[in-house]
Amino acid sequence: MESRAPHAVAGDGSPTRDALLDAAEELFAAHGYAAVGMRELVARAGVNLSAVKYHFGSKRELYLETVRRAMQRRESMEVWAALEPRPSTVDAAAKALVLFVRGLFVMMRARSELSACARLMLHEAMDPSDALEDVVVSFTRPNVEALAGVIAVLRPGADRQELELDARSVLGQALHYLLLRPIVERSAGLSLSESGTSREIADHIATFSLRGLRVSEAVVGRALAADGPKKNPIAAGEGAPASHEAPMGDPDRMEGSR
Amino acid sequence: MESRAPHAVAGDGSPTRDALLDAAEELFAAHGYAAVGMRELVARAGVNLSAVKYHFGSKRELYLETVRRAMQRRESMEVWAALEPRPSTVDAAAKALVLFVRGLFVMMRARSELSACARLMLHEAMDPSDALEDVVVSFTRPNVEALAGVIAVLRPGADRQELELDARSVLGQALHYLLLRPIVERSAGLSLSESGTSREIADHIATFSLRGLRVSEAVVGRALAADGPKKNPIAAGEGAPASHEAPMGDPDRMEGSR
DNA sequence: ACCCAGGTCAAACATACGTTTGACCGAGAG
DNA sequence: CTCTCGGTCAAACGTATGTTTGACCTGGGT
Repeated sequence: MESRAPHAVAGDGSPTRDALLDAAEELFAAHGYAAVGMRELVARAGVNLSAVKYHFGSKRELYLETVRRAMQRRESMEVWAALEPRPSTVDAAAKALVLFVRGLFVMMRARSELSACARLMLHEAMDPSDALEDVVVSFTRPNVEALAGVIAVLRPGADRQELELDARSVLGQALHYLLLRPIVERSAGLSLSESGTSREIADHIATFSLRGLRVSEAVVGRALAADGPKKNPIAAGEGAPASHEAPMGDPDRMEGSR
Repeated sequence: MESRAPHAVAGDGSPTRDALLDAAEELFAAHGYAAVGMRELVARAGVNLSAVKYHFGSKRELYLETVRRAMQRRESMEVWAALEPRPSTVDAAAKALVLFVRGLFVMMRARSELSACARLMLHEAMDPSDALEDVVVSFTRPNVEALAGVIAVLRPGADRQELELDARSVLGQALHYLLLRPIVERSAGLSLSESGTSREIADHIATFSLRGLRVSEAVVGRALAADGPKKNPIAAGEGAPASHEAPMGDPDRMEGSR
C-alpha cells in the first residue's frame, strides 16, 4: 500500500525522480517548505502530480530527501577543497583561508548549489524539522570543523571551543552576505553579482578575519597576494576593475561552470 | 467597500487590533508568512476571524503592518542605544562596541523582540516582498549606519564603504548566532540561553572584531573590562557565573561601573 | 423613541491544498 | 496471445485555506 514505492532508494533513479528532486531543491530553497505547492513543483519538474506519491510517498518525504541530497553534495563542492589538505605552515593556512572565502563568494555570485544548500539550511534553522539533523551532521558540522582545522594552524594555543568560535566568526561574516543578499544589495549600493565587488568583500572578510585571529600583518599581506603576481595587496585601493574573471588560483581548479 | 476599514491607521487602536498584531508578529516571525494560517493566528490572538478583515483588510496587509510595527520598534530597543551618542575617543568606541555585542546576546538570550525583528527581517530577505523596503530603511540601514559611526572612530582613515563592510562583519558574526541558533546549539555543545555561554560568545565576537579593526591590544583589553572592576580581561576566563543580570550600562553613559 | 456607526460573531464562500484513485501504456516473460 | 509489473496520467477526493457575508450587539446622538 505504501511501502511498495522505492521511497528513499540511494542510487540515482529515474529521470522523473531526479527532475522532481531538482525542482524541489530549487523551490524549497527559494521559498521554504510551506510556501511551495505540489502543483507548482511538478509543473516546474515537468512531471505528473502522482509521480511524487509514487517515487517519494508524500510531500514531506520529498522534502526530506531533497535536503539529504543537497547536504550530501557538500563533499563534491570545490569550495571546501581549499581547506581539505590541512596546511602545515601559517602562511599556507592563511592563504587557504583567503582562497576559501574568495571561493565562497565566487560560488554565491554564480547562484550555484551553495545557495540552495545554505537556504535549505537556513529554512531548517528557522523552523526546525526532522531534516535538521541531516543538515547539521552532513553540512554544518563538517564545514566548521574543516575551517577550524585550518584556523588551528593559525592559533596554536587555542582549544577546541575557541577554534569553533573563530570558525563561526569567519563563516558568520560570509553567511551574512549569502543569506541576506537582497537586503545587503538594497541597503548598500553593492551588487554581489559583479566580480569586482564580491572580490572586494571577500578580501575584506579575509583580512578582517586574519587580523581577528591575530595573524601578523606580513602573513596577511602575503596571503592576499596569493593568486596575482604581486599587486599591492592591502590598502583599500579599488581592486582591479574587470581584469580577473577567475578569482581562485591554485588549490584545485575551480571551474565548475555548468 | 474596501477602503472603509481603518486599515493602516497609525495610533494604537483597539485591543483587538493589538492582539492581532502581537499574535501575527509571533507567528510570522516564527514560521514565515505562508506557513501561518489565519485561523491559527486569530485563535492565538483570541479574536474572531473577521477581525482581521475589519482592522486590516487582508492577511497580506496584516503582515505588512506587522513588519512595519516591528521594524519601527527598533528605536526603542536598548541595544542600539550603546551606539547612539557617537563616542569621541578610541577607548569609548571600543567600549561601545563591546557593550553593543554583549547587549545583542543578552536580548537574544531573553527571546525578546529582537528575535522577532531579526526573524521577520530574515524571512523578508529570503523571500522578498513589499515589506522589504520597510525592513531596509527602518531597521537594517539605521543599524549598520549606527555601528559604522562607532567604527569610524576606531578606523580614522577609512571611507564609507570600508566602514560599511566592517560594520557588516561585526553584525554578521552576531547574526549568525541569532539566526542559526538551533543549528549552532545542536552542532556545538553550546546553549545560548546560559548567560555564561552567551557572554563568552559575545566577548569572543567583540575581541575578534576589534582585532579585525586593527585596534591595539591595550584598547581591546580595556574595552573588555568595561563593566567589571578590572578582572583579567583577555584569555577565555569563565565569565562571572551568575552575578550580572543587566550587562548593559545606562544607555547614555557607557562607563558601566556601578 | 429612533437611528446609526463601531465592532464582533458564526456560517458560508470559492479556491487551493496534499493525497488518492483507477484507468492506461509499454515492455518483458510465459 | 496473455499476464504482469514499473511507471505515468487525468480526474476526483476530502480538507484547509483566505475571504466574504449578513446578522447581531452595544453605546451614544438627536
